[in-house]
Amino acid sequence: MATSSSHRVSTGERINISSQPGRLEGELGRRGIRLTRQRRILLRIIDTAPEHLNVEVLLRQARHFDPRLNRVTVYRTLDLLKRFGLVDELDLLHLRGHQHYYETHGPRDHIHVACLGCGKVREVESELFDRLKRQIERECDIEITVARTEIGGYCPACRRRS
Amino acid sequence: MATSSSHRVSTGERINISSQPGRLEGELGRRGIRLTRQRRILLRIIDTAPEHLNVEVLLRQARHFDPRLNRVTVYRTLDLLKRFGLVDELDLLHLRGHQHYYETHGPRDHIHVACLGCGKVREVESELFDRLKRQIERECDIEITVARTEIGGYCPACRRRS
DNA sequence: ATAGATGCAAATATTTTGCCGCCAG
DNA sequence: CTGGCGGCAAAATATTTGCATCTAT
Repeated sequence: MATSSSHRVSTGERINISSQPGRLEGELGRRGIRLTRQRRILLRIIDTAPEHLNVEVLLRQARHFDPRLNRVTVYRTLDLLKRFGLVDELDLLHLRGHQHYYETHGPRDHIHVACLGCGKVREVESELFDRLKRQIERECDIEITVARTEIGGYCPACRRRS
Repeated sequence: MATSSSHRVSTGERINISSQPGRLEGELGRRGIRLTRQRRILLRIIDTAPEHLNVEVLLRQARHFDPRLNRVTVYRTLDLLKRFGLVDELDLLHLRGHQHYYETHGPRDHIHVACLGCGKVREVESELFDRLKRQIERECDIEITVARTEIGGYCPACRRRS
């Protein structure tokens, strides 16, 4: 929470400023989860990823450190992190096929705004979004654990192109 | 609804109030899209679906009317409808596997609120959500064509259970 | 008549499972 | 030491593509 200036003015690629390398490792250690060599590699990559990761990219980068690291391990580790609410799973409106993307769950939820033309994804925080969630919690009498908003449209450049 | 409830543990009791049978057919006709026998069948099912449809269920129901209707045709028709913004694609937070669900795109966007315990899905409209979208459009200078919010949590009954 | 759809089979893509040997704690 | 974990292969799911044939307009 301390280091998250979380001021993402990103026009495209994700700027991961909200987490320090080691955060996820700490979170899992604190919960008594076994920290294997493979997990440490994956956690570090996720912690410091400059953009949204999919399984393919995560695996490729992990193999840079351990060529034998298996795809299944990637899936299992992501499951683990999801179960603990430490990563969020997105599909970014299926901009590219039906893969999923993952990002560390920061201190504050944000909205993903994607251009359907060029694929650029912006992350936006909004007081209105926080209020919306509180409204839902009240009205639906639900204890929210995950909230995901993905918005698609066309940016000025892509509008001109079409 | 005898057969379709077997696999569907409860994807939510959706009340389809927003569309009449024939709406989608009209929309496509107006756009000069060829209306084949297969498409008419699929459109009618989607138009009147009382719950969120996935490809499996849609295919099964369509085969009641035409046993030879192919799964590929289902995918292609859904693609068509997506391209024209006539259906929305959801994954309902992967409550059950990684399939996608589809619903007609009504006059007003709504939020999907799902209980991660029992799988019930509620649809909620919100003035706040509309304002949020307008804010995003303004701030990000984007022309929104699709907006999706999926919220997960635990309902009172499931909270007590855990 | 003909552009565009469908059916079928096969290819891709994505995720999960079973089993056995291995390693973090 | 040992129970959980990772690797490997294969299965299960989910989606897309190529092509010959058919049909809505």
